[in-house]
Amino acid sequence: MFNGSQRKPPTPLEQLLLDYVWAHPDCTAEMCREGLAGERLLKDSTVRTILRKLEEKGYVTHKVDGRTFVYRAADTRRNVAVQAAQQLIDRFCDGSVEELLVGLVDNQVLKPKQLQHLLEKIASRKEKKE
Amino acid sequence: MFNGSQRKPPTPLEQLLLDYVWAHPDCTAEMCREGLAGERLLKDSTVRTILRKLEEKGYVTHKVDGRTFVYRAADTRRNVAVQAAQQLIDRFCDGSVEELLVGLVDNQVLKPKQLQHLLEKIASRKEKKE
DNA sequence: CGATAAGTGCTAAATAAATTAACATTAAAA
DNA sequence: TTTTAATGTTAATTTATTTAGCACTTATCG
Repeated sequence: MFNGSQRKPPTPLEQLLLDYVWAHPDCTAEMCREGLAGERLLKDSTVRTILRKLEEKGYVTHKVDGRTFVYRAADTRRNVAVQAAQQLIDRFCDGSVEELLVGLVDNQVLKPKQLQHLLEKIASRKEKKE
Repeated sequence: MFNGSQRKPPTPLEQLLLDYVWAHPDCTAEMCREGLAGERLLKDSTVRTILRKLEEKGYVTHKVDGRTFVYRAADTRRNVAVQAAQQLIDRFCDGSVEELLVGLVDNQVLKPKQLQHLLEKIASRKEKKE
């Protein structure tokens, strides 16, 4: 469902909660509230509202255990990054991934050696498949 | 100045103006207003406020011609994309570009062939330098 | 010279979005 | 059947964005 579609970006509070869920899979609303208490005091219902929003936006899912909701991230951090990158590419690079990569290399964010290494990694994965 | 630092992301209206400036280098506030009139009617002072904000955030610069401000983008679209990507990498990929690239490949946003091609391109560029 | 016009910045009002809190509802447990 | 621990809904508050009004400055024109 949320794989091709663009997820609305999380708001700051949503990010905080999302990070918590990523760090603590299968957590409940109450666990979130307690766990974040050191950083930020949130009312019970605030936490629930945010978790619901995160679910609406597709960042988390829940299952029901008894009558409590148990949350976990709907997607890996990496995949969230990829989708956001896709949006960047569409918006700023005319839809060309290569354009972004060239930019990354030019700005020394990405070194040719890393590219080389990556290519080898991929090649060896393919072999395993076959 | 704005190369390593993180630029605050542009708001929707700011994006509209920024796109216009990218498309029309050396434009004035008045040109922006007129040029966008088909899409959205903006008051003169609104346009100026937004342009000023964009400059504060580091997306555009201006020079003075007589008494009118002539704007242009401070950076290429590609570089803006790169910086945003850098933030994604920091936030979601533990600072590892490779992690993002692996994700892009896994999600078929990036094909091994494109990687290969890119690598060749970079190699040939190096030759030119030397 | 004034007066007007064309540029600007600053600031406050209006609107929209995000966050918080209050409260209603439900179902299990005591 | 009362209490408690979970939930959802809705409205109030706060913060961010957008818009508009107005004051200021400096060329230009009569």
